[in-house]
Amino acid sequence: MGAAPGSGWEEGEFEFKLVFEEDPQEAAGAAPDLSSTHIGQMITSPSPSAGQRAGMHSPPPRRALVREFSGTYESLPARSVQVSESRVLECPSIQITTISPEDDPGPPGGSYWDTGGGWDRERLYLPLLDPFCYRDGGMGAGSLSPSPASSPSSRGWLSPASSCDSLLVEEEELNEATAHFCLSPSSRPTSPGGKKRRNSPLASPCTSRRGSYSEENPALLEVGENAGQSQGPASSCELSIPQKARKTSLEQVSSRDVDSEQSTGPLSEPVQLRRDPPPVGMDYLSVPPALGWGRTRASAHSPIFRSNALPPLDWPLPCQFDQYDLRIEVQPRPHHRAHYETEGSRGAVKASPGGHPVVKLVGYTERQPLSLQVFVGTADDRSIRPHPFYQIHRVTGKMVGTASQESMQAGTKLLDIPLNPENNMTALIDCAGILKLRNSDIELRKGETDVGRKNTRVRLVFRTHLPLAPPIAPPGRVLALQVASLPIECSQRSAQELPVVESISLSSCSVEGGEELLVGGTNFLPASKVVFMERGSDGKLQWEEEAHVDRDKSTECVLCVRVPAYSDLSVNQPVSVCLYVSNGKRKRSSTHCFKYLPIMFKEEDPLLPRPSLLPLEGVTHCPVRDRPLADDRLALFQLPPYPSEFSYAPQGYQDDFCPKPECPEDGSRSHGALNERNPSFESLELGFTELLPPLYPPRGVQRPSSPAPPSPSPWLDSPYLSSSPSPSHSSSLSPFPASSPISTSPLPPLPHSPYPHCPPYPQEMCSYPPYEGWEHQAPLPEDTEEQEGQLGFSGAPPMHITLEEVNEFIGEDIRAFQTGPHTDSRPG
DNA sequence: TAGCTGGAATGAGCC
DNA sequence: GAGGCTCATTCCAGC
Repeated sequence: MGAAPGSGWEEGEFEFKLVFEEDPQEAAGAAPDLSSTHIGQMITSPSPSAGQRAGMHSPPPRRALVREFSGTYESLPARSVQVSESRVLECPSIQITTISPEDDPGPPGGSYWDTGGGWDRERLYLPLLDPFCYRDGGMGAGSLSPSPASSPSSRGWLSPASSCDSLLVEEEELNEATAHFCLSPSSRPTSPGGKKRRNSPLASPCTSRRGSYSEENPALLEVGENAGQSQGPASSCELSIPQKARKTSLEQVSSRDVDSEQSTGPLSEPVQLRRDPPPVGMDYLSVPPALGWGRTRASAHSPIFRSNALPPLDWPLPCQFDQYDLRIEVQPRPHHRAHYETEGSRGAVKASPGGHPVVKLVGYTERQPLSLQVFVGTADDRSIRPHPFYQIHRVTGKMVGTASQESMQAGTKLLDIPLNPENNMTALIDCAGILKLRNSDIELRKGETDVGRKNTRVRLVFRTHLPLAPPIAPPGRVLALQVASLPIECSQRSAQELPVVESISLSSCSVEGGEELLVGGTNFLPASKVVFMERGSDGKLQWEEEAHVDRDKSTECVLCVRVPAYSDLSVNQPVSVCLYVSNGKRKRSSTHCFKYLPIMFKEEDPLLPRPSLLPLEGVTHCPVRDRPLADDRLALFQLPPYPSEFSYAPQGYQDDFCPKPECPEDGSRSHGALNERNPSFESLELGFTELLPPLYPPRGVQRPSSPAPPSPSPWLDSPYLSSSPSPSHSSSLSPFPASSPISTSPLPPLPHSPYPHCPPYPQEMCSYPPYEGWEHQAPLPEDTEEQEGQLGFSGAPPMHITLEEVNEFIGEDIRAFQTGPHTDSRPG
């Protein structure tokens, strides 16, 4: 037992097995109960003693009975583990134990163990207390505020955050958790003294001059106190027993997901504590497994969940459902300098016209206040998820008029802000700052795949949970809506130096080029270049061409360029490329989509955009709903106006040009944000309508081109049944229980798509009425760095493709395959 | 006095 | 390997 000096500890790795390997007798002697111990509780429940350091408040698990091990671990009293010659850590001991429903009586009347045919052995039930505070595992569970300005506040509204539900984790994840427990004391390499290589996950083991809050504030490690405060009413925490266990089969459950799941819904009824015996053992009504991470996810998940099984934070959710509509009335500024733990607060995120962002829930007529959750999400091309390097920060002070409550959910800090009917369900977000976590800390996290360097763009994500009542949904259901802001640049320097493209006057033109294109934005220099480029499906640069800039017509806010001709004039399909503004090496704007049209289309389709100059002023419309086709197309060509730096319309700027599912009704839409607008039941048929057929028939717009013949098993035919989970959230996206036919059935091979970023969407998967023509979502480049802030799922609905186009693509691909392995439909 | 804000120093890593 | 540059992080000062 014990780690050899430097074996792991020095490199930020402390293997779980090192903790487990111990004297079985010792473990046995300390084992109080093998059958019913909920290790998670034992992991996180110990009250931290004063002076305990981050991650040391709760002992990591150890293997209890090696010789009798049969998938069983048990929480054991803390013990000392020598991790080096000079360091001895007090680590917890846990025992993973298989608990059958017979072993555990469950809650009163409890059916929460009932996951449909018995729950999966080999799994652990953990309480919701999250060991990954700030995601670096250094902080203890619970939801205590690392913010120096934070303080508990009363909660007069319903908040789903931070309940004390149980967790279901894999052993592997437990290992990870344990590793984090043990890692935390040394996981504070700092900069500038201890920077890591850009491509190395290992940070220098230097010590911060000031440390971090997680180190300096042992109170932050206290468990449960704030969690109890912040949780919704009548959470299972009061029972101190696992409320539920999400049964999964093929998947794992990530900490984020798990924790989200623990969140209690806004319902306060005691019935919420109990789980209705799920007929198929499902907590989620309709959740398609994720597409490949890094790909655009097809659509938001169903926003309706059980009240005790709210969606994880990394699940895409619509911002509108039925009459309910969560919208950002006032967008935050595109730049906010986040503060480090070592700094004082840099204040709340502000809105560009002054003031602060405003979020409103439309369509809610009940008198019961709700809670609006705010967290910091990513702003890259992938679906929005909690940003690993940033956390929301509760700002307090005399200038802050909005009450808020901090909580933790799967390592992500949330702010709960009341949505009161008295305020017309409008919340002024004047209490939300952004905290920057040190890259080295986060990158040390096991399983963290993102790199912090230059990953400085975030979004504010707002989420609320509405209790639904029949006939909208069965009792006990909660509607989860989410809306994300436009990207916010959080670095100090970038906003001052990097060019920002806010609008372009043209989204497409003939492959011959030559059209005049106005690029609006900020930080343009006389030497700024506009570069068109194309990347292949492998992410490699295939073509790059610099556009000629008319300096006479260009200003610091507008670049007037000529669209260069495409490399291949004989293409017979639209070609999506990217353009960006470069102020020099490493000073590039985010990329924006541009489409080259085949010559054959140039004069055939009257609906095709005219390549004449369009004014930069305008409103970006939602291309997916209730819009005349021509309007939509025209609307796609432009971005909202931003006449001056950080001065933009309430709707904010659209960082990514490609069409996004913003809403067109008014200018207050948070276009550009990840708004799965108006999914309706149509778009939620990713299982939802299959599971709730008679009572909740699909409604909304009939898909014009997708009659959607009934399929006895549409899921099994769905390309969304990807078996490749997120690399960083390997378990978050397949919450189906073993009893679910989805999870137990072999997944069909994914239909091959000739467009790597445009999976072939079958009829059932078309969320929005597709519009014809070529203005559907363009394929996205692979290169994530280049497409930083580019669309993807976070930026654009990948559903803008008609069935005919899908068939066309597939057909062409098949033909291409038949004629030759590399007979591209786009010669050249 | 605490919090907010802007600027800049520092140092590691990259080119 | 040196030097310049970029970037992340920290510190300082003014309001």
